[in-house]
Amino acid sequence: MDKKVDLLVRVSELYYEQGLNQSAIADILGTSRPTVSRLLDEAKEDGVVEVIVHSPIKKDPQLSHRLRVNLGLREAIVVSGNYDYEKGLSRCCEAANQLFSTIIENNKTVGITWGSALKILCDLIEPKDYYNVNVVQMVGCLATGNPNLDGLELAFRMAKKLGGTYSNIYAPIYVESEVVYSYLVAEPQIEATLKRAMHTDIILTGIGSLDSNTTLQKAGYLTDRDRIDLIGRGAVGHLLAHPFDKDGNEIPLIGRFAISAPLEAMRAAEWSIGISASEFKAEAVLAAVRGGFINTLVVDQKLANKVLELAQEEE
Amino acid sequence: MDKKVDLLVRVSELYYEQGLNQSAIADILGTSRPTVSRLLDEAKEDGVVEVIVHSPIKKDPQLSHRLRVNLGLREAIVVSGNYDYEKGLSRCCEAANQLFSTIIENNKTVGITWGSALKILCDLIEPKDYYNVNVVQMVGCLATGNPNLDGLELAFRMAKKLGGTYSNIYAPIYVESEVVYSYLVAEPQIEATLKRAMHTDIILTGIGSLDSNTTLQKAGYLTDRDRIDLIGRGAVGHLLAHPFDKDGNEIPLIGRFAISAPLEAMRAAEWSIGISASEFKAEAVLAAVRGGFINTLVVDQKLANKVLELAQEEE
DNA sequence: CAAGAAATTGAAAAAATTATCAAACAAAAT
DNA sequence: ATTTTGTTTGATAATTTTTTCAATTTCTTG
Repeated sequence: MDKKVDLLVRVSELYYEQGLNQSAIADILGTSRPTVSRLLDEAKEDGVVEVIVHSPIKKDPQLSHRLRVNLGLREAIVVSGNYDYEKGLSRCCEAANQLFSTIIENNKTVGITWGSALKILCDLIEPKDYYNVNVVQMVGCLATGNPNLDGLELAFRMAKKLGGTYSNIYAPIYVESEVVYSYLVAEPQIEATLKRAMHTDIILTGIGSLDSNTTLQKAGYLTDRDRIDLIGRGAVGHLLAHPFDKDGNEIPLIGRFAISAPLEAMRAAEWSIGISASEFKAEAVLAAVRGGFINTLVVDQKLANKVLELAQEEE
Repeated sequence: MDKKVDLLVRVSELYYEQGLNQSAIADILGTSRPTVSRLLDEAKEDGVVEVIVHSPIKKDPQLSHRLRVNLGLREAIVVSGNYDYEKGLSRCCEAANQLFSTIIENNKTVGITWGSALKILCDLIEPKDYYNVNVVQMVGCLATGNPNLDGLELAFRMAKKLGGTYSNIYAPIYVESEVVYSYLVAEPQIEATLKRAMHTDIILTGIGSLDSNTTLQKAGYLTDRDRIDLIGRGAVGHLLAHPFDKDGNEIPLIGRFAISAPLEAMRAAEWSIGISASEFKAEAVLAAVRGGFINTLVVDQKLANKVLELAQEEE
């Protein structure tokens, strides 16, 4: 048995360390090329050779792969480790930043929403001077006491970091009057921004759930009653201020008009990246994917497992 | 620049951790297959991915490769580390044992010489029960006070470990009388052994130098005068009790008749493995290779460097 | 701001690797 | 001893990867 390991070591050294090809090794060994290929497979299998990817952020390759394949995503990144909500979200944002840095380039339009994921991500972005990058605020303002979670400020800060321009929506996230709504969306700057939001290349967003802790409610834009009502009508999450059910069908919010791009805008982007952490987001995340709003997920291990579990149950 | 590293990490994770092929990655990235191939190259180059071969004996892949290619060897193994003679030889023997264990199989004839390398190697061999393995003593006996360096005992012990048979030469390494020589080589058992020695599959041997410490002289088979004379006639080393010059031409030893297989026997074996350590062996090693007596070297770093240096000088 | 140099890219071709399959071999059971 | 069963092996085919090369883009430098 030791003979076998010695052989695996020998072949692996020749292949990986000395860089010979399999047919040269076959000649040395006096065997055939396919046999060398099999030996190298075994060496990997048995842990004689190990391939390490040096990344500052450790990911779970199995989960990433399953998530991507099972949900039909363009890409899925699952950060390893068992973190609490805050820490998990931070790690996801680091991974999202890593991903974003490889996608962003000159002449791209970046659509953003709001929330803590976006804030953390925005902080992480390395300043760089791109040409003709436009950051578009896709949802109206969330006038909480904490302006740095707000799309308005985030778009400004992100544009600054990327050396680009920004398109803002100087309006609240929801209005209750249809007249006001009509006026606002016709307002030239807002109209222009919303139009741009329909043609973004990269969208970065958190994924809204409908638990009682949702920022939307805390900020006073949604009452507990509204929330219960939405849940009663099947809603499980929201994006761009639009709630949707588990299949991604929009559930209208009665008596509120959202000053934001329609959900359709999410489908137009080449990259629509959802960043989210912790199990309680699972339903919303799965629905966002089922609706085709999100084609790329950056999540933590817990959430990934929960989402896959839910997806399984659906059958 | 960080963008590039992030991209290399991303591609490497997809390729090595998730096992996607390059064209799947190209689709995700929105680029071409060759670009992915180039990125993976870069990732290796930049140390983003590292391939580790877990071997109990660390080798120097660069030196191994250079030695093999520059000297046209079947295989070359250079053990890493800066050891003194004793320790270096031990490490070489461990590596040689590793190599040997991958080569030896049923129905093979193994030719051995004598010396400390062979003794250490013999101690390391794992007992195993091969079928029809024959261990052939290729050189007569070296009657020093230390019988365990002697081919006679080594052949016996090695055969025992491999579960095979042995063929011995019950005669001294050299005799001074031609009559005695003729009688001995015609002696049935010796004749049979010498005949077998001409058709070995694997030869294991140290490589003899002509420094004043050579065991041959210490054992009294060679006087200092003989040695100086040989050196004067161009000899730089010896194998199977036959001295040779730097190009591998045999230098006859005047007044001595060797009871051993001819140098030609070395060329017949598929594997003729020379085990040697320390710089002072360099000339002898290079000559043994130049003469085509050795097709595989197992040496330490110091010796490898020195041999390569000498080989370079020859041009 | 244009012109040339250098680097980057993808299409096509070449090379290398992996998968498939049937034959040879070995082990086990009759 | 002989058949059966399960491995191992290498030839062939299919796939994947790498190289080559021409075209394009990007970066310098006058």
